Parts: sequence; C-alpha cells; structure tokens
Amino acid sequence: MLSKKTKYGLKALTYLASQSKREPVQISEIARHENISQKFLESILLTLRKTGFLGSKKGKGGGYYLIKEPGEILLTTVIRVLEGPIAMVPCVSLNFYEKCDDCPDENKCAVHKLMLQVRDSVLEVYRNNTLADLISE
Amino acid sequence: MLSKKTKYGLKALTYLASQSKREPVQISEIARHENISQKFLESILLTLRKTGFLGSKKGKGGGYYLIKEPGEILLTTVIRVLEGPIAMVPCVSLNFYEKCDDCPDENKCAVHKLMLQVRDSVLEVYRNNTLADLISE
DNA sequence: GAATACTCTATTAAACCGATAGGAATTAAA
DNA sequence: TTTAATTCCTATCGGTTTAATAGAGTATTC
Repeated sequence: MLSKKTKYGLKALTYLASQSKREPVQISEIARHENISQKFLESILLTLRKTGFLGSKKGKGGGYYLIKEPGEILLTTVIRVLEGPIAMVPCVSLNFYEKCDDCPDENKCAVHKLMLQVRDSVLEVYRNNTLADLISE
Repeated sequence: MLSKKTKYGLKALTYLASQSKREPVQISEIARHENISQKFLESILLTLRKTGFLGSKKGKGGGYYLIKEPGEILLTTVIRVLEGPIAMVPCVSLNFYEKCDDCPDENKCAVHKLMLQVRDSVLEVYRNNTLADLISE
C-alpha cells in the first residue's frame, strides 16, 4: 500500500508544478485544494524541502515552490524519499539492500527471483515518468 | 513492503512444489527447512488450504501437499490471497476497488495516473509467473 | 488407546501510521 | 515598532497492523 504521506506529497508536488508562476504557495492553500490535513502536509512539505525538491519562503506571503522544472523531477527519486525503498524486499533493493536472515542462498530463493522482476518493472515505470507527465492537460 | 506472511507462504509453496512426490509434508519440516517460525507458518498454511492451494492430511504421517500442478498456480492468485490487493491504492485496484475520499476526479489525479501504470506492470509480472517458474533448477 | 499432527482461538509485543498540539522563528506589512 | 501571517520543529497520541506465541481441541494412524 502506498502511504498517505507519499500520496499527499505527490499531490502537493503536482499542484505546485501546475502553477503558472514559480511563486510561493501557502500550505493552507495546498491543503485546502487537495483535501489534506494541513498539519500533516506541513511535515511532508518540510521533508520535501530538506531533500531538495522544494524551496520555501518564511513569513507573510511565504510558502513553498518547486526549485526544479517538473520535467526534471524523476518519480524514482520522489518515491524513494517519501515512501522509502521501491523494492518489496530488502534483498532486491538497489538503494537499501539488506540480506535476509533466513535464506542461505539468494539465487535459489523463489521470493528473491520474483521480487527482482517486480522491482525492475516498477522501476521502469518510475523512470519513465517525471512530475511533468503526471499533470493532466 | 512484502509481508512475512506472503514471503513465508511463497517459500512454503515452492518447497512443496519442489517435492518429487505429492505426499504430505509436515509443517515442522517446512518450517525447519525454510527457517520459519512453525506456529506462524501453521496459520499461513491453513489459509492456503482454505483458499484451495493446499490439501492436508491429519494425524501421524499427515501434512500439507499441493493439490494443483505448480505450472497451474498463477502468482496473481497467490499474492492476492496472502498479501491482498496488488494495486498500491484502492482506486486502481481491479479486485478491491474503492473510491478515494479526497480526489473529486480520478482521471485528473496524478497518483491515480501513476499507480495505474504501476499496477499494470506488476500485474504482468505476476501473470507471467507460475509456481513452477520460481523453482530453481 | 496412544502418539502424531493439523485446527482454531486468543493474546501479546513491537512497529508503524496518520494525525494533532503547541510553540519558536522569521518575514512582511501596517 | 508592532502585529499578523507563515514556515519550522519537536513531541506525542491513538489506532492499526504485523509477527509471533500459547494452549486447548480434533482428527487420524499405527
């Protein structure tokens, strides 16, 4: 299941991407427009800023804005920041690899074999999509 | 993340599938061979029996066994039983569809658009694999 | 009838998730 | 210079899920 954090984060990003101008948009506006709990959204936008997707401006007239072009923001990176590993098991994760406790030999493991395929096919989807692709015309 | 339930279930199924004879295999043997908590595995095998993948025999010499050929067992069905929906959001699920509370229009939703693609690509992987494909030669 | 092994229900501990609270820091405008 | 608006940060909470365990119950074989 996709966490609400990721879901809300993606929605907020696309909302920002669909703005005609790159000017600060307030949390409250995004929350209202996307039906998201404002306080929860706060924490999400904060991590998106700390991880380099958003810029922010404090104080009156402040808000959040994209600091890259939507076409340059790959979904792989967004998902990894918000949701964590793309792989469904750590033993097939590219960025968060961990060996299984059980499982003496990965190459003979059915789960490993299957989840490798899943990882690759999901990864391809994410790699083929930027934020720009998600904005509906 | 894949739950341990699904992981263990898949391992148990492939272990049973790799048996030369379709004779009952005891829970304890599977648990030992795959490094799984026996009690936990018990409940998993029980649901696999109730959902038509396994047969069982009680008493001495009893155990669990496959009741279909490994080549006939699609991963889609196994995953749905053990893990639940394949889709990452209910609004793109084929078998467990639910509308989102937020989100006035699915067709304009970025998350929906993306997760549709993910669902399709994952589904293709599961559809192209049977239990037989997961057994290492 | 005794041993074996599946069946079922209940409980637990830990982890995670979504949401909330409250105040500190910063900025713009009056 | 004061006030209002807004992000920033930390802490916490209730609920749910997960993985595992315990133990009694039931069926079968030898």
